[in-house]
Amino acid sequence: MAEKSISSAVIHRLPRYYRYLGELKENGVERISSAELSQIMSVTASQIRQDLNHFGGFGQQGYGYNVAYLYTEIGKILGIDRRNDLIVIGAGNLGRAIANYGNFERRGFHIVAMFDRRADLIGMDLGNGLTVRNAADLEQYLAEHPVRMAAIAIPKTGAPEVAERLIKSGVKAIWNFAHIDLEVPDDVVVENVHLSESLMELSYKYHSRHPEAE
Amino acid sequence: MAEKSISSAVIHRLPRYYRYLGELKENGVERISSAELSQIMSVTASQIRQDLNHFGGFGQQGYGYNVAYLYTEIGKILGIDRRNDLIVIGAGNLGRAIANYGNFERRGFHIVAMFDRRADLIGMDLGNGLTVRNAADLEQYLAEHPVRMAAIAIPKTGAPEVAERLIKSGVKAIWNFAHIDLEVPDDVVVENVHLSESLMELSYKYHSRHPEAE
DNA sequence: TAGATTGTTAATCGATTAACAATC
DNA sequence: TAGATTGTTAATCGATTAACAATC
Repeated sequence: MAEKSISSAVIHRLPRYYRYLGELKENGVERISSAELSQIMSVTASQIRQDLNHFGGFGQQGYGYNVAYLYTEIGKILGIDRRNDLIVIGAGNLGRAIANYGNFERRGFHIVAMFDRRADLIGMDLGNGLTVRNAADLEQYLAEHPVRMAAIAIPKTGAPEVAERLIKSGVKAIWNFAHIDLEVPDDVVVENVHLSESLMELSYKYHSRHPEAE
Repeated sequence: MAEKSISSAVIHRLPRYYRYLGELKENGVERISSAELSQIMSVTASQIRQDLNHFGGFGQQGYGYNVAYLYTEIGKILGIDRRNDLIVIGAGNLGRAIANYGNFERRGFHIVAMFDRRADLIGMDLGNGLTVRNAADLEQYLAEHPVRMAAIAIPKTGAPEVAERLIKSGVKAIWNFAHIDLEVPDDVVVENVHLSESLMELSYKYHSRHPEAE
C-alpha cells in the first residue's frame, strides 16, 4: 500500500482528509480541486497534493479530484475498507466509553470482547451485546479468536504486562490509553492516547495566551 | 512564561518530559544529565537541551539537571503549578469517563460541573460529588462560576453551538472531543482529541506493517 | 584545578511551500 | 482547442542534530 516510509505528519493528516471528504460527499459534492479543499481545511493546496501523491495519483489535471473516489481510496490507505476487530482491556469508565462509542462501528471497527480483572466488573453487561470477560481468560480467547488489535485502558502499572500478554497471543496493533510508553517488537504498532498529556498541552496553551489569569 | 512562540512539537514533548521526571523523582533520583535522560526517553540529548532552553537555563554545567527542580519548573511552564477548574459538556460515556478520571485531579485539574441536555441524564449522580446539570443553565453557571476551561464531549452536530456559548460566557480553553474543527477567536485555545482519527492512524500503521493481513 | 555537562551556535536534515511543465 | 489543475521538481523554511566554547 505505502511505497517508501511515510512521515508521521502525513499519516496524521490522512484521517482529517478522510473526514472532510466524507462531509463533502454527504453534501453531494462531486469533484473538488486541491485549491478549494485547501481553503476549507486551512492548509495549502501544495500540501494536499504532496500528501496524496505519496500514495498515488488520485486526481486528474484540469478537473481536480473526484470526491467519492478519493474518499474510498483514502479509506483503503487507512485500512478501513474492511472489518477491523478489536478487543478492549479494562472495563473502567474509559474502556466502557470506548466500547460504547458508536462512531467506530461506522468506520468498520468492531469491538468483539472486553476484559477486566476486577471481580466486580467481570460478567457486567455493557448494553452493546458485550459482557466483561475475566482478564485471566485473555489468552484462551485470543487462541480461539485471533484478533490483531487491542485497546489498553487500564492504569499504567498493569499496562506493560498486559501488552506483553497481548503480543504473545498475536496482537499486532495496540491502542494505548495508559500513561506509559510501551516497548514492543518491530512488527507491533502502537498508537498512544495520553489524555493527561493532552490536557497539559491545553493548559500550556491557555496559560501562555493568558499569562495574567489566576 | 514563554518568550517567543514555541513550536507545537516542543509543546507536545513537554508533558512527556514531565512524566519521566516525575517517575525519576519518585524513584529518588536527584540529578540527571541530558545524556542519561535521552537514553531513558529515546530522544537525543541535543533535543532535550534545545527544548528546555526555549524556556530558560534549568541546568548547571558539569552537573546536569536537578530532577525535582526541573520537574517543578516544567510544571510551571505547563501551568499546572496551580488549580485549574474545568467543566465538562456531555454526560455520555466519554464525558463520564473524563469526569471520573482521577489522574487529572492529581495534576491540579478539577472538574467542577458537568452538563447535558438529555432529560434522562440531568440530575444523575456521577459518584464523584457531581450531579449532571441542565445544559440550558450553562450561561447562568458560568456567570456565577467564571471557569475558563471546558471539555466538549458531545456529538459533533451540537459542538459548534456549544463552543460558541462557552466562549460567549468567557471560556478560553476548549478540550474538544467532538469530531469537528472548532472555529474560535484568537484568544481562545483548542486542544483536540479525535479518537476516531487516532484509531484510523493505528489502522494505517497496522495494515502498512502487515499488508498480508485479512 | 580538571572533568563533566550545559547553553548555544552551526550544520544537517526533512517537511512545507512555490513554481511550472505535463496533461486532461 | 484553451483553460484548468494536477503531479512533480525546485526553493524555502523550520526543526533536529552535531559541535564546541563557556562554565560549574
